[in-house]
Amino acid sequence: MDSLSTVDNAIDLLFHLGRSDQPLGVTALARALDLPKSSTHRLLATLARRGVLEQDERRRYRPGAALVALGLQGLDRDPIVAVTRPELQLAAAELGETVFLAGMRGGQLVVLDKAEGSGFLRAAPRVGEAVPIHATAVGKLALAFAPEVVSLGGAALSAFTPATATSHEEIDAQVRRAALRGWAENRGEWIPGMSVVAVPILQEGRWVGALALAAASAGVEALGVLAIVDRLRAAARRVQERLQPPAPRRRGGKEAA
Amino acid sequence: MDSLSTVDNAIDLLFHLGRSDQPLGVTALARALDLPKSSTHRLLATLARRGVLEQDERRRYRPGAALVALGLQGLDRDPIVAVTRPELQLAAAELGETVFLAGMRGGQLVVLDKAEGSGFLRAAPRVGEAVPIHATAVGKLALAFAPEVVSLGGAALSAFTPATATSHEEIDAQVRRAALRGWAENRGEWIPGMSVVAVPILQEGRWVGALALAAASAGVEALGVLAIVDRLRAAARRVQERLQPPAPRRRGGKEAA
DNA sequence: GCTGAATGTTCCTGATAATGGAACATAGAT
DNA sequence: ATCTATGTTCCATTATCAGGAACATTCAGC
Repeated sequence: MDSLSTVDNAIDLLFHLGRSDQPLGVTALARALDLPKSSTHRLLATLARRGVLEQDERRRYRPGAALVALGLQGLDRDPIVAVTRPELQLAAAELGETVFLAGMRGGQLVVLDKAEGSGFLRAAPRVGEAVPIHATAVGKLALAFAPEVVSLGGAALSAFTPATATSHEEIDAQVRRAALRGWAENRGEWIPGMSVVAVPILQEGRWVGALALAAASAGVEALGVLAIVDRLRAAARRVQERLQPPAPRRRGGKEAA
Repeated sequence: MDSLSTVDNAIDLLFHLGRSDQPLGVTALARALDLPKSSTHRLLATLARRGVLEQDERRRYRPGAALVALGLQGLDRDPIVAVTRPELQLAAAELGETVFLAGMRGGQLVVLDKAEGSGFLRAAPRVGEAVPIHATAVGKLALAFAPEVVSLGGAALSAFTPATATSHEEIDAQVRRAALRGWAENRGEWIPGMSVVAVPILQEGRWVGALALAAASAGVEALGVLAIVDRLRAAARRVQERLQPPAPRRRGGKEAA
């Protein structure tokens, strides 16, 4: 059960650079991760040689083209993302607001893909970003439809906005309502002024993700919550149909170099 | 100047999984990369523990959420991508065809970002994908405006389609024309039936990338090449304006853990 | 339900390959 | 022009990883 420390350190470096909004130098990274400068330099050089990182003219490091390519290849490999993408784009174009797909990955609820709306004022979630469970529409859906894979984690629930429900009772009630109605909403509970409406995507009765529309609260009112639910449900239904084969059988055929 | 072999192997693994269109098991990967099964397993386990890879129900490995997140964070970090994105989306929405941004990264000409068109038939380049220099509009622009960073690499030029120009003389002529006119086109030279029109993005007179519209050849005719050039130029000009500060100064402020 | 052939996982030892301190080089600032 | 902070290289020391082999698990065929 032991990890390779070298690889672990490399991953730490990538995460750190991913979080930072500016390129960082060897010394800064070494200090941040508490590694010797020479080791850090060697790791960075190895990653840079493969294009995973790049150096700017000041020799500082930032994420490279190869890393971007790997990530996006990974995205397309995800069957639910591949199947959902056209539906996202259609729904976003029709409704004019941002529509996104979320699911559980690595124990976190993350944005898997999105299609942005056309308005000047529009929600722009980050693909790959983790979102809180208790303060989002998709989180409540997850709690309602897949309680076995999500949990609020006992700890205190942060109040992102005045509208955030932070007591377990309150959230329980919302989750029960979501289970009953088959959709959930979030009215400025995470980000002030942003409302979200979400519907589940089920595969053989199991929750595999959620489709959601995110917009300024006024935008959601303008469209009408029920109209949004209807439109998202139509998309979710089509996704579910194309998701039919639950366990993609593998026939013969070896993988060669 | 030596690399860390462990990290190198990890990267190889990621690339291999990124290329494969299906999840792969330990044995298959070990065979493909010619590594012992146990070492491969250790690498995979390390990567999986960090969420860079994920295992499906059959225990096979595929790219994970963390990898996707890292890649997309990287994308947004790229100043030119961040500045160009809204312009891509606007232009794509207005023209109804796919508009993308390309630039040199790691010695290759790659698609940095895109906004897809709305048509049923539309070009869908892969972000992160490398494109050939001699058979694309953006490649010819690169040769015209940044000859110092691109090269055709002496070797024989592959003929992707009957329309591909494979002699250096032919391409030179096209490049000169591109330099003169300030835009380039590609009429089915790479992918049959696909035409592309591209304009350069310059920063202080230096070529930093290209904006291009890609569509079925008929789609390009319908819009009119010159109309496309005009529209792309307008976008490129706005990008250039917002790109002004060439060397983003760094003030004080340390990076904490 | 059992047998057999895959595959995935763990264990362990030797040797390699990574570590990290320190010296050297380079570029920016005062 | 000097100083200081940062990036890069060197090298001995040893911790860490490689890889063979045993073990566990899953699946297919009988």
